[in-house]
Order: sequence, then structure tokens, then C-alpha cells
Amino acid sequence: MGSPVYIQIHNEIKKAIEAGKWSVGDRIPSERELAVQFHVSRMTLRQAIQTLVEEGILERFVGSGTFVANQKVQEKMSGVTGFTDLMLAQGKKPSSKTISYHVMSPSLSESEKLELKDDTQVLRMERVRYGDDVPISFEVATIPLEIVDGLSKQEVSESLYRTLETKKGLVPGHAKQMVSASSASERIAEFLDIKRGDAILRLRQISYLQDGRPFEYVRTQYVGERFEFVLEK
Amino acid sequence: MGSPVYIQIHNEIKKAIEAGKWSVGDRIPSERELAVQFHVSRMTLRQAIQTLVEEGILERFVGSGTFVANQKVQEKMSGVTGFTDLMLAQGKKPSSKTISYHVMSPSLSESEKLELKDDTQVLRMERVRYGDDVPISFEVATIPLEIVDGLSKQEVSESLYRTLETKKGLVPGHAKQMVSASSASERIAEFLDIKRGDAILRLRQISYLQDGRPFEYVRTQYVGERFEFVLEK
DNA sequence: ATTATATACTGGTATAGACCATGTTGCAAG
DNA sequence: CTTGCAACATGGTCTATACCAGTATATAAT
Repeated sequence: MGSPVYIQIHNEIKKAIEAGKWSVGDRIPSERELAVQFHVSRMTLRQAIQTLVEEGILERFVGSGTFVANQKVQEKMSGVTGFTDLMLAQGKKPSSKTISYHVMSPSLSESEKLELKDDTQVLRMERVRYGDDVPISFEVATIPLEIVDGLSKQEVSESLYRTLETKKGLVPGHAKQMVSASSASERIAEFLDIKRGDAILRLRQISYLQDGRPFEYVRTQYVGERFEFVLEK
Repeated sequence: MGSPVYIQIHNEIKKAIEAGKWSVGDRIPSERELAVQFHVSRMTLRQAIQTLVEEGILERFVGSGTFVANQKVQEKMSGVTGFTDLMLAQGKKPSSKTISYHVMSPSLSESEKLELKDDTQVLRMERVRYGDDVPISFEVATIPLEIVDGLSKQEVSESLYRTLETKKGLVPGHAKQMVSASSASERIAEFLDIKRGDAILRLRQISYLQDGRPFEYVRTQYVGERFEFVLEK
């Protein structure tokens, strides 16, 4: 395998816990013991443990040892879904109007967030999203071309998340979102049928596949008065 | 000093950045150079850098170097914490000004969200929150009286979450949040040192104890330009 | 001037040891 | 039996060194 040793050990320990070798509250062997078992130095073994601690899977106590932590509800978080499911869950009819749809070279910011190689092309599309025919948001989605390879414009535009799962078996893993408030520009206001300067909920989202690869970067501007973001933590 | 060397170096680098020795985007000296300067091994120096990277103060790029990151006030979804810890995690000095502090009968909405009996009284306080003396948010917190029973105004106002944990052993379990965008009213704008109509990030949060009882209902209005809400799901 | 290539430099990974402070445990003294 | 203490185990910190895979830059070839 090509990945660093400490990642490999990380995975092996994780699998062992999932397989039931150690249960919640159990003490796992000491760092020195594990280092011998895995034929690595203690520092390298510690690095593997470190990442597991950061994931909340293990806990360390000086003098006592390293224990399997009781798992939080973290992964129970509402799954990563797209606009379509979001609207349907609210009993609203989802629809959208595609404003633009182009294959192009990514901006520096996009390239960075999607972790792209230099020569990679992306699909960028601007859409206005509606719930029960009332404009809810304006969004700019950027997707690496390879992800949507072989899919029709219709499939990509209508419901990317559903299409990726059914056609390619690609399931989103997690997403990172940044939320802030702003005010609408002239152009956006027109699309959303509001006045320039009206309150806008700005959301930038990077969605990752289960293997950790980013596959979509979306900048969304929601109409402040028509949208509310609910989350539990 | 008693603390580990890497923590001391962490603090020195942090202070140097705050003092303006390096600005956002600047490249700081390489790990090897800094290790010599601080008279420590490169591994120890790396540990100092590591903690700064985790705080979002620095960014590392292989082959290029280590750079001062663009700092933002942002909330990480890692845990349910109060304003104090949020600010400290960002290396900012938290402070607040209490606008009002009264015991009263809850509104219908508050009573509902806090699942209160008819005759229960609540504590309601309005506060302006600051990070490094810059106003970040205006919030209205409503707490059942029994929760803060026996606590001083000082303790409740300064850092409720910390006080509850240390004095009463009460630890927040989860929270439900609703986010939307709005614009600042005249009164709020004055508190936050912005103009009326400026973009506001509105957040309503219900916090629950680990046994599921709601213990706090907070309505917060963040300055759109000074706050960003980051979450992973 | 442009383009290819070699070289130096960067952070990332890994080793094998060392000492520390704290927690645990077993044994001796009461 | 309980108490106190010593020995041991554990994670935390630190060193000095080495090699790797990317990035940047100076140099050589075109």
C-alpha cells in the first residue's frame, strides 16, 4: 500500500475495534506493546493513535492507558442531501432554472477547494432554486468534470446527488459548510425577486465522497426571509 | 516556565504574529530555521507548528512553506460550547456587556421551547458579545430559573456553560439551531456598531442537558461581516 | 527570450532512543 | 485489616538523524 504506515495502522486498529476485538471502555495495549506488534517505532505508533483520538474513537490517560471511547452521535447527523430532498422533506415542490452551464478552467479558489490538478476542467453552473415556485436561492456549483463524465445535462441539473448515487454509485460522505450573512447584489436580487441589499444567507459548501475526495463546491445565497437552516449538534 | 517547550514556542510564534512580525499570507521561516532559532529539535518545533495549524493560525504546504492563515471568527461544530470557549479557541479576548437582566414570566414561545410548566419563571438577559473588543453579536438568552438557582449574576453573565459545569456538574448534551439571515434593526445596529439594515446572521438555539431537558433558549444576531458559522456534517 | 533540467529547499514520515510526571499495583509496616 | 511507600507501567515530551515527495529556483540548452 502507498499510504503512510501510521495511516495503515490507524485503519487496522479501527477495523479491530469495529470487529469487536475491543469494546467501549476497554483498554487497548500500551503504545510500547503496539509498537512492537506492528514493528514500528513508538513515535509512529503514537501518530496512529493520535489520529484515532482526534476522531473520538480512542481516549488517552497518562499513567492509565488508552481506551476505546464511547462513540458520539456524530455520524448520526442528518445525512448530506441535496436541494431536492431538502424541499421534499418540507413538503414543497422542488424546481430549478439553470442560468448558465459551462465547462471551463477553475478559478484559483475553486481549484484549491476541490483539490484539483492544474489541467483539470470543471463544470460550473448557476441555478435559481424554487420551492413551490417561489425562488429560494441562487447557487453556483462547481464540479470536477470527471465526476459528471457521461451524465446528461438534464441529470446533472435536476438532482446531482440522486443521479450520482443511482448511476455511478457515488455516495457523499461528509460536507463542510460555512455560513454567513450578506446582502443581495443587483443581479442576485433580480433572480430571487427581492430588492438589492435585502438580507441574504450565504452558504459555501464543499462536499466530499466517502473516500475523502471533494466532488462539489457550491456557493449558495438564500433569501433571508424565505429560508431557515436547521441543524442539531 | 513549567509548560512544555512546544507550548512555549507556540505562544511565542503566536505573539509574534499578533505583534505584526508576520502578516496574513506571509511565509514564516522554515521548520529547520526555526528549530535552530529556538534551540530545539525539528520534531519539537513541528509540534508547536502543528498546534498553530490546528488553531487555524498557520497553514502548511509541502515544498512551499508555512504561512500565516487568514483568520476568521468562525464556529467549529466540534462540541456544544458557549461564547467564551468559542472566542478563546480563536485566540480572541472574550467580553460581554449585559444590557438587561430580569426574572420574569416566559413568553408563550419561550415556554414552549423550554418545555416549561405554567408557573415557572425564567431569567432573561440581553447581552452584547465582543471578541477583542469588537462587537460580534447581540443575544437574548432565556433560562429556567431553577437552572441558575444559587448562581450569582456575575457567574451567569460571564460564562454560563463553564459555571454550570464547574458549580453544578451540568453538561450540555446537544443543541438544536436554526439559522437564517436578516437585517439589523435600529436598536441592534447601535449595539453592534453597524448601520441599520446591514446583514445579520440570525441564530436561534435551544440547548439540552444530557438527560434531554432543555435548559437554554438563545436568539443571537451576529454581524454578517464579522462572523462565519462553520459546520461539518 | 523561452524551455528544459538539475539542484536546493520545504514539509511529511519514520527511527531508536531518553527522561518526565502521573497513575497503578504490590509489598511491607503498622 | 488498613496504610504508606516503593517499584513499575503509561502516556507526554524531546532529541538527533534520515529519507521521501512535492515545490521553487537557479542554471543550462535551445
